[in-house]
Amino acid sequence: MIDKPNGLTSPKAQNIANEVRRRIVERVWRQGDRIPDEADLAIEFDAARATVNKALQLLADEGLLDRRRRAGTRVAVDPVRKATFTISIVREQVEQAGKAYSYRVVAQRPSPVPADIAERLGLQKGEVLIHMRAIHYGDGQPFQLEDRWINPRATPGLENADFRQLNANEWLVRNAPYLRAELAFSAENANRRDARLLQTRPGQALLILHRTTWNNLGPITTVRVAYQPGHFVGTENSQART
Amino acid sequence: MIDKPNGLTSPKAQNIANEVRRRIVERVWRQGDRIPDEADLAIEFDAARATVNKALQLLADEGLLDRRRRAGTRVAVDPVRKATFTISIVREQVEQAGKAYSYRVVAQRPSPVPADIAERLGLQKGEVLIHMRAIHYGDGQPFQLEDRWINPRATPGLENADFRQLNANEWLVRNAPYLRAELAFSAENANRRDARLLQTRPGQALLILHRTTWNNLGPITTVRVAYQPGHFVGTENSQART
DNA sequence: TGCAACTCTATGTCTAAACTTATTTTGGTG
DNA sequence: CACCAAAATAAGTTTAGACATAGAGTTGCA
Repeated sequence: MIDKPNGLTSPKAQNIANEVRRRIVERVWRQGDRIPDEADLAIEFDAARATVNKALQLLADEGLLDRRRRAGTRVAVDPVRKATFTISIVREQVEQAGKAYSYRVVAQRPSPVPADIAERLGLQKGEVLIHMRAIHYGDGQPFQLEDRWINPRATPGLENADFRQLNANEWLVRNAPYLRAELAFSAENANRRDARLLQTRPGQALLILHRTTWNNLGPITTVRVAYQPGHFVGTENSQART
Repeated sequence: MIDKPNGLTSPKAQNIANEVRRRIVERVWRQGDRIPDEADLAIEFDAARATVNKALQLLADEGLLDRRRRAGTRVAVDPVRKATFTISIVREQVEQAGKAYSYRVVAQRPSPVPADIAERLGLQKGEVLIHMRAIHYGDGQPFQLEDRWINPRATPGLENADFRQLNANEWLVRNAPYLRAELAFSAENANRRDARLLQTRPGQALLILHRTTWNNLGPITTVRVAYQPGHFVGTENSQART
């Protein structure tokens, strides 16, 4: 049936998901069509309904299927697909590219937040946060520039951290797990400071990543990351887990 | 225990996941710690092991937990968190912003692929694909500019589509579901054509989205989307499904 | 000491059965 | 015909139990 001919048996739910995906892509089931219900598919694939449910949930999460109680499962008309991408630590990114990582703190001091940052964090303007700017290098070349505001009230233990030793990104990742995060990409022309720190020219288009995180105590940190010119941030659309 | 005090009962697996998340964020369980095994948690939360498994899988997918057979479940040391973002149709994006959508095809013709595009698609250089350029408007203002190559050999039915009526994005989404996609963001300085079509000045930093999709027949399409200056593409880190 | 073979354990997966819940369908009633 | 109540249905969730499997830990032998 849908078993691999060789002995390579992957999980049954995966097989079912793959077969359903195949039928959609090869247009056996077309956009908007209602597909057989879980009970019928369970019979067809000789599986328990729970297993079919798992497979279809997976495809619904990918955006390929629309499922509604009582109404059944349909092939999504506008497959709003989800792309997942992974936020790892800068050092790992640099090292994975086979380069030697280094790090330099350009500035770090308590400072009242400007209005735009305060609004993004949901804090009062003028509240004092820790402001820092740092550059991450790969083989001595600037890799990214970060401009970060940290809320000490959400990060107990911060006072003991020395960001000249360990970088803020890494300290936060290790010590301040978050409940919620917001990410956004944009593009900006390098200003004079960006250009100097990234060793490029003013006006150069830079890919900017904005990230803000919260935990139970409030906003933890917000950061503007400017990548070196020409940098790509990539994703692959998830084919679920292994 | 972990039930909501009011009648608001959310699924049990969700409750467990939330409670585990809370313990991690509030550092009851710290990075690297081994947490109790599924059987013990099942007893603590008065649930079946399968339910606990579901909850922990969820958190492992988020990157908060590391799980290995026999070795148990640990709080991830470097929480490689995953951010999910949604690829919807341009028209929907524009309309959701409360603007009137319109669309203009600037050019469309069969054309031999240049080397870089051919490589990205895994095709021979010089193979003939359909090349098109179009602008999407919101309330008459340029919203994004797309430069697209379509592989007719992976898109049966394409010959009957009139992209002056229906836009390519939408036709492809509706008629050519894909198995695999690659996405990447970058930033570029607007060239003369970008600037003219987006009604901005050359050199302006533009956020660029590259997307390539494949189905069982091969590469379907690759597109370079240039957003209007100042545009943000945002995501939220998933708190799982509703 | 080094290592191969074995054991044991926590997670991974599946099943059958039950119950819950959102929605649609149906059918009756004024 | 409009409206509401009841029945039916398909997905959503949970459970107990079973077996599979990776891989950490242990043992015993050379």
